[in-house]
Amino acid sequence: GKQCFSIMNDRKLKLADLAKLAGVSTSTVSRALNDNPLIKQETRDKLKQLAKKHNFSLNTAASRLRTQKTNVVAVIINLDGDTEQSINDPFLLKIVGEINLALNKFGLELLLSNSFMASDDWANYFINSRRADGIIVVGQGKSQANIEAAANAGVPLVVWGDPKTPSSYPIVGSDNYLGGRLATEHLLANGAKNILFLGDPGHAEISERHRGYLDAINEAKAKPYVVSIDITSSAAYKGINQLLVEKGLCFDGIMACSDMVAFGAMKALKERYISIPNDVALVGFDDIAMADISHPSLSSIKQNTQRASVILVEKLLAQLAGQSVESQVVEIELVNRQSSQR
Amino acid sequence: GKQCFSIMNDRKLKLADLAKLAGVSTSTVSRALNDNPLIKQETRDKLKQLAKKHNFSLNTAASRLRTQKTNVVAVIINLDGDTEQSINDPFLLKIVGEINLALNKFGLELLLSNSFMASDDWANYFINSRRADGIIVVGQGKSQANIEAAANAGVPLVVWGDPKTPSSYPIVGSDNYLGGRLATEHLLANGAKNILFLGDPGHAEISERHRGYLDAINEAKAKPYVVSIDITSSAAYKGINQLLVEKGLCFDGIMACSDMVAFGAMKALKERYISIPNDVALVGFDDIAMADISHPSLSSIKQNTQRASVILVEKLLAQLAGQSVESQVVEIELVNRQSSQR
DNA sequence: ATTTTAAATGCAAACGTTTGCATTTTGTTT
DNA sequence: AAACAAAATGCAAACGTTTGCATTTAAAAT
Repeated sequence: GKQCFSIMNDRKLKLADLAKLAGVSTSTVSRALNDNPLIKQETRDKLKQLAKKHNFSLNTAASRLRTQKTNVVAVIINLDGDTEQSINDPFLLKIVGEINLALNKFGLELLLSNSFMASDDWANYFINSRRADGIIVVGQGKSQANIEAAANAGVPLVVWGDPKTPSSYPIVGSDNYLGGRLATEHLLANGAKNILFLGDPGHAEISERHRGYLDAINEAKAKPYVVSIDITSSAAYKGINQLLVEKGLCFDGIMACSDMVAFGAMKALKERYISIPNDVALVGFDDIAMADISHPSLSSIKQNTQRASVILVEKLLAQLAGQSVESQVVEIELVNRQSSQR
Repeated sequence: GKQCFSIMNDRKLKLADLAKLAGVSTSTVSRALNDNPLIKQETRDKLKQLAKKHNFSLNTAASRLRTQKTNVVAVIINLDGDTEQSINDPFLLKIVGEINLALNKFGLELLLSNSFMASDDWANYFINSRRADGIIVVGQGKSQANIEAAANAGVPLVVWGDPKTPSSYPIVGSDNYLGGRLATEHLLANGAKNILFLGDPGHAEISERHRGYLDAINEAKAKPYVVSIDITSSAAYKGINQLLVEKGLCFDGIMACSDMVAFGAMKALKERYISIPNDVALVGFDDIAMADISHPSLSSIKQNTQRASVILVEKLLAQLAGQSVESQVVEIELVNRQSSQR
């Protein structure tokens, strides 16, 4: 018949209760629910059905205590204190979303964290305390002290960042050097002569993009020009504005270190009726959803976050299985849109 | 002296070990670390210091098993199967970010979930299994069956959505009716006569915005016109394009049901050199970061996500404390920018 | 000094799983 | 039918906390 199982009223069923109902031992039920081949298929099916009928589900706390595994991965958004780039940055959140999907694919759950709860001792807070089996760090930040410390403590850990950074832990990320180079070469190919680099080369990933930019500029015997700003659209807006005020339109191309930064620049240019792409060609980085929907649409270096997320998870699992893993570069591509086309 | 505590090498310290080191019982250490006033302040301090020195941290699995509390809250992004609006939607992610901050403020952690892992039986998956103490659902979706079921099962639960929806569970959200009304009145005040409503009135929150739109339109004796589309920028782009092709520029104002939708519309208009705000005035909803940085900047109804997040958490805590709580409306405001100003 | 009261600590039993080993059941071989 | 092997199940001991109650220690009142 129809029944209403209220968590509040009925005392929560436990394995032992279910066992009694089925007339078998708890071991059998436990094994059956975990699909242990020791148990006859027929029994397994019967017990699973019984569990479902009674709305039973295992107490993960007990299970984790016994097995010393959580099937949880902590994801840490690792931002510096000195950037305004926030948890609201669309790209960071996009990555988190993708990582969540990737984790689920492997039956893992995502504990979302910022630096607030964990303070600095990630090893202790997450792993030692059995909150999670491993950690995925999103963003290297400027200082890598926390990551380094956790890795040295033997924490299973992977990082989204610049894979070319020498490190004792595996870093998965785009080929930032190539991205910077491609973007710049693309601008050059579209006739830009004076190309700004807009971003903060002090940041690991952006430093690589900057290197790519420099090499492309040098090969073309053009002159590099860096406008060093925080990784936010408002900083970019202000930066470009200021430059225009002080020196006028002294450039005809911008390689922005992120799409949000590119949009900030775009706004400053549009406000002065400087045409994009005719007066200034513009390429961003990240290829967030907005790039396609802005006008003019924004050419951008697309980071394959979906693939990167899967790789991050795979590498974490490999570490959990005791294998040692290396950093890995994920392919990028230039998405050619209106902002650079002429 | 300096020491290196490797999780891998040293067997994890447990309460009993620490107790032995200190020459006291486990009860005392446990109480001391939990700041139980039964224990002398001096002893508490000493033991905390010892714990820190030895990099000790409590095993949450054991602790959760014993206390039957997790201090974890599951956050579920509740999307319909039939929308393209994805986990990548900037607004949804913004909310998640804010909720995370709010939870942390109360010492709670965030388990991020989509419908994939939990399937449909949230009560069982999250609460019965002791994965979390309560649930925050982001988005009502079109159908509220899952939420209803969980609430009926007695799950502590709060929802971000339209607070005016009659429900057996508390809903926190913006005054969508007022938002729709304000946006429309603002467009009217700026001289728009034929104002489109761009969005899907089948969706709970948007239906309220639509009501507000309708009332404002009717009071002004203007004619309503609804373009029903999915809540994505690309749907909006296509929708406006199609309308322009079929009927020409038959409107001079758009009330978009979200900023992303507004941007889609904006693109379609810009591509045809239709001036914003002169030919068409435009107001969005949500006030995401991009609204301020687009050009023209986008007027929008700002949802106070930060405040809403804190309220969500407070209401969840109240439920956990056994109190019954009501839905609550969070104030909104019109952020007046260029896209509607003339 | 003794009793009384209060403060501080310890004992030991849970919490609900999982799993090595022992045992029973079933099936196969002599 | 007996002996053996294989398959299926059960027993009981962990996993590392927390907490009611008992006990010890210290302080206060006689």
